[in-house]
Amino acid sequence: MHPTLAKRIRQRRAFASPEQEAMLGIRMVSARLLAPWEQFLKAEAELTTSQYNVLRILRGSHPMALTCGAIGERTIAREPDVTRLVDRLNARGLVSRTRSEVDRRVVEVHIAGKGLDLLRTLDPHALKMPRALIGHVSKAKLRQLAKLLAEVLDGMGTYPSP
Amino acid sequence: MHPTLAKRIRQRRAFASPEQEAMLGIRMVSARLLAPWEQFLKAEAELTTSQYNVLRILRGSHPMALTCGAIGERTIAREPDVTRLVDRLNARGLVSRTRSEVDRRVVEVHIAGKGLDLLRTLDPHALKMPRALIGHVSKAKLRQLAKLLAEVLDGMGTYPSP
DNA sequence: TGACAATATCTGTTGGAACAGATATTGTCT
DNA sequence: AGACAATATCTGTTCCAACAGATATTGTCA
Repeated sequence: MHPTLAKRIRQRRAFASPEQEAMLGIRMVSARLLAPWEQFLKAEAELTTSQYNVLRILRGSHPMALTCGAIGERTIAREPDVTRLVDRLNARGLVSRTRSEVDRRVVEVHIAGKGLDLLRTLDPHALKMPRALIGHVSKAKLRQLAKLLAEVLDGMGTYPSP
Repeated sequence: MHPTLAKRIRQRRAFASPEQEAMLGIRMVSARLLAPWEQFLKAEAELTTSQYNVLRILRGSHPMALTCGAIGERTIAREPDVTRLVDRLNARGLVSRTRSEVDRRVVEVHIAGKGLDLLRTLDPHALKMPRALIGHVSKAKLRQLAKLLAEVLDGMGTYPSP
C-alpha cells in the first residue's frame, strides 16, 4: 500500500516542529490500526466500530441496563445520535429497549443474549489483533509509548484555545 | 467531557497486554486530536479532512496536475471515491479538471487559485494547532514519541495475518 | 485488424454520521 | 393546579463514505 510512510515522517522531521511531527505520527498510526479492525468487524459481524463499542459498554454494565444518555457519555457519539445507533442494534436483536417505569422519558438499553454471543465470537480477535499489528515492537518500548500517550492525553489543550 | 481518560488507561494497564495498552492509547489520543481539527475545518472552510488533505496534496505537486489515480495513491481514500471528492472541490472552484489529451481515460486535477487562497488562510492554524493541543509535553518527549511511532509504523503487521 | 484484457474514471445505490428542531415527560416555583 | 424550564429521546434532513457494477479508452496479441 504505502511502503514509505515512515520515510515520509522522517523526511518531514527536518521541517516540522516536534508537535507536528508527533501529531502526524499519531494520526498515521491510528489510521493504519483502525482500518483492519473496521474491515474485520464488518466482514465478521456487520458491525461498525461505534456499534461494537456500544455493545462492549453494555456488556460492561451487564446485567444492569444503561440509558441512552449514559451510553452517549461513554462514547464519542453525541447523545441525539445514540437513538439510531441503538435502533440498528435493536433491529438485529443484539440489544433490547424498555421504556423506564419510573421516568418515562428514559429508555433503558440492555444487551441481549444474542449480543453477548456475538461479542464472545469477536473477543479472541480483539485480543490477538494488537499483537499481530504491533507485536514487532518490544514490550518495553510499547509501555514507554503508552506512558507518553497518557501524558499527552493528560492536559491536552483545545483549539482554538479558549 | 471525559476528565478520566488517562485514568482509564492506567486502570487497564494491569490487565491489558502492552500491545493493547499502546493501541488503546493511540486510538484515544488520535480521536482527541482529530476532533478539533475536523470541527475547525468545517467551521472555517466547510471542508472535510479528506478534502483538505487532497488540496494539500495538489498544492504539493503544484504547478503540476495529478490524475485521480495518483491522488488515490496518496490518500487513504479508494480510487473509485476520488471522483466525487474532486467533484465537490471542483463545484466550489477550488480545483480544475481537464481530460488528458494523450490518454483520454485520465483526468488531470489541478489546484485552482481559489484553492491556494483557501489553503493559505488555513496554514497558520495548521501550524499553531499542534502546539495548542500537545504543547504541554516537552519537545524531547515528543521527539521520542514520534520515534516510537515511526518504529510502530515500520513493519506493522496485518490482521488477519496472511 | 479484431478480440480481449487492462486501465481510469464514472454512476447507482446503500448506509451511517451529524446537526437542527420537535416531542414527551418530569421537576420546580408560584 | 398552572406555567415554565429542564431533561431525555426522537424525527427530518443533509452530506459524505463505501461498495458494486458500468462505461470509455488504451494496450496487446493472434
